[in-house]
Amino acid sequence: MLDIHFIKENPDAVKAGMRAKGETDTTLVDQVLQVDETWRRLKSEGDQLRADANAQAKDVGRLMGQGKKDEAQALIASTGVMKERLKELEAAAAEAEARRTDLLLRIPNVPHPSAPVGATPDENVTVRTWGEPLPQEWRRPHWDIVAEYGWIDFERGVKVTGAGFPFYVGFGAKLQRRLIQFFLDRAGENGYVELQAPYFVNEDSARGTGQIPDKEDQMYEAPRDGFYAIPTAEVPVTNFHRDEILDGKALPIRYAAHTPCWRREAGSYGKDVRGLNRLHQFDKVELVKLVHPDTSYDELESLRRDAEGLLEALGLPYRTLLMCTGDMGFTQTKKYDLEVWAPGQQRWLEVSSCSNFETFQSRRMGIRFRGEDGKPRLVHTLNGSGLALPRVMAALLETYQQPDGRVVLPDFLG
RNA sequence: GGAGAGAUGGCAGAGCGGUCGAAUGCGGCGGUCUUGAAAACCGCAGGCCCGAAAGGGCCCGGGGGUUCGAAUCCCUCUCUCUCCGCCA
Repeated sequence: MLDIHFIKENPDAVKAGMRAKGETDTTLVDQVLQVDETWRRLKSEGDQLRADANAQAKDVGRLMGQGKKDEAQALIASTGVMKERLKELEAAAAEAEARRTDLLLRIPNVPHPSAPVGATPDENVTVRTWGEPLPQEWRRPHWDIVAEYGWIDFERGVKVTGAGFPFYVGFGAKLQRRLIQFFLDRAGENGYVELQAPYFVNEDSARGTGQIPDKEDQMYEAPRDGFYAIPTAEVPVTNFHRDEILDGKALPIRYAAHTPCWRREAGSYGKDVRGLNRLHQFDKVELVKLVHPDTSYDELESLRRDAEGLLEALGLPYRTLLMCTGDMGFTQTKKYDLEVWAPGQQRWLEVSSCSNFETFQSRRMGIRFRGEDGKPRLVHTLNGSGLALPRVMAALLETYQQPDGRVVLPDFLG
């Protein structure tokens, strides 16, 4: 969520940001400013009244102490009247504040100036390509390969749980494990602290990273316990420092975590759900950073480089897209997508998404650091996949298959 | 799952319903002393909100209540700890 003061001082910039993200109705901004005005008025009136009532209550105590019962009695009566009025004011202020928060949560983050303005994915900018996308020729899609060797069992996954919950079998399971290990080791070398995180989070955490309100339909939940199954490690890991004031000298803080991710993928049907392309449960190594505001855009570049380095080490051709404003999502100011080439399908698969949120998440979560002047300031948060496993595995199998049908992987993957 | 105890500032730990945002210790920061450091001594220090400022309001796990007045009393929720049971 944005800072109300920022909105107040830059309403046009906020509206422009909303339009750039494809939000045609910018009246939210006007509404929130209006409600804020109301809240402010009620709040200061209430504070004043409360100050008076507090002063009178103290006088009562003093008078009682001095044995002046009559004077105390008179004050008690008058304070009672004030409290009635105060109750009304407080109720009105609380309502205004709730409405303000509700509106605030529905205003998207403002894109960074370096993000290209655009409405559709066609307007994303390719900022980097690596390797030569292989032609189709004899290459088969990964679902044929894994079926032939029995490395992934989709059918039994359907029986045991449902569509999108595959079993990885034998070498398939081993390969995934080795990739996870490789990703985590590389993250460690790049300065990320490895974290093992809970796979369920509570409502506060889901709200902190912006899954609710709005995207709760994406998550599986355990209502009996008030938990959500994590759709990405971003949620528990970023919330790790929720409601904390960090030592400024500790920044930047970098974490890497491997977790399964669960996504309901409600409403997404079609041909890109074949094989490993889109699952309800998949594994991912996530990179998360909490950084000083001055460095967050440099940190975004290095985050991107860290993710790109993994694909290069695997020898998988990829391209990096700088997302245009219309395609980057509600919470980001700037976002890169890494897409790996899957030659058996002749298409690009998104395997990482690296974003800067500036203070959009940290404001909700109350993650601050003590600045040079000793005052708490909000950190900037970033995250990116490093990387999502199934699609990497798909690209890997399709890329390293041989004309004779065998798959010959780089040595370090065994 | 059953029984009991508890939740106060970075940590530990006080706090008869009235001047308590809160003692004290440790830790932290600044200084004196020292060649430097330690020790000792002196001093400074919570967070949030409104406000240009002055100033004001709120916060003693969350929420609600009693009262002129609540960290202190009541209700409720959550969490933690101890014991028992169960268990990877």
